[in-house]
Amino acid sequence: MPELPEVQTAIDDLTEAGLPGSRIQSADVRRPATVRPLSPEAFAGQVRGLRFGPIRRHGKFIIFTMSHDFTILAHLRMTGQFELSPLSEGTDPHDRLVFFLEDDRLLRFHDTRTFGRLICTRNPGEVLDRLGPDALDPDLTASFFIRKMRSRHRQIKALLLDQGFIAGLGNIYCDEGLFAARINPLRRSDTLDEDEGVRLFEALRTALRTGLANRGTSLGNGETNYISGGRRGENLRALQIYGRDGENCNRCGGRIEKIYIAQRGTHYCPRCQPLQRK
DNA sequence: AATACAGCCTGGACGC
DNA sequence: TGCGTCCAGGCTGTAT
Repeated sequence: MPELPEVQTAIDDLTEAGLPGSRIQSADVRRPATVRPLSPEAFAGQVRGLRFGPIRRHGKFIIFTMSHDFTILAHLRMTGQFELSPLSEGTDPHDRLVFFLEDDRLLRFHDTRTFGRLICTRNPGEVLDRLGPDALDPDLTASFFIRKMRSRHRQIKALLLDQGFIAGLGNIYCDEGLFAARINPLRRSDTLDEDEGVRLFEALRTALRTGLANRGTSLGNGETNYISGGRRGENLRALQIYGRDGENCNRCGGRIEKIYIAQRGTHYCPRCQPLQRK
């Protein structure tokens, strides 16, 4: 599932493949829900003739800077993928939206589970202003993170998943960061001390940077698996805790447990991440 | 304010 | 092999 590292990998791949500079000849919206609340016709009409500029990111949103002051925001949600391919390659039944580019290429939005969304707007702030700072924003500091965290009274895992708090973290990198910082995911955010706050902040950023260096995490082999630029992410082997319930902890040898927090599977080591501080 | 939960989806894993 | 059931989860909307 795409989180910050996977989204950034997708952006890097599209940029490297030379999407910026290409112009949209037409768009074929094959699943109306993908562009809601616009109708497929309205969306296609808005994007026709627009040229792609630089591609940026905030949290898990891909921000396509377009000509004529337009922005296309894309959210991959669970299974969304962009693929840039020659016109001759054709399309796939799971392509929910296909951009026909003037250079005889296709930009295909492939999304098996259909949760992904594209928004074409002149006012991207309407969507992006609801997000907290990006988790890898160079201006984001540990002290800001800790202050904000302590001002809330929530289970720390639930708070980290809240995109209005910090944008970009999802289930995998949250669990990895909490494990590396040795913090129990059920801890209330206002009970973490300064040292724990710094540890968590650094651990989360390290988990994200490692994921990015490995081109993201691909979990399985199937249709719903994360792929970018035709390649799997290699971060699975770096995971210490996510998906390893029932296995032995690499740090202490204890059994890794799985619980549910905020309706998400949460993996942790009870010995390394005790709820009560020693 | 925080929490819970349904809903959106469908491939894949699993049990029988 | 095939069928049924459950699970995965980012995010929104609604209820408590």
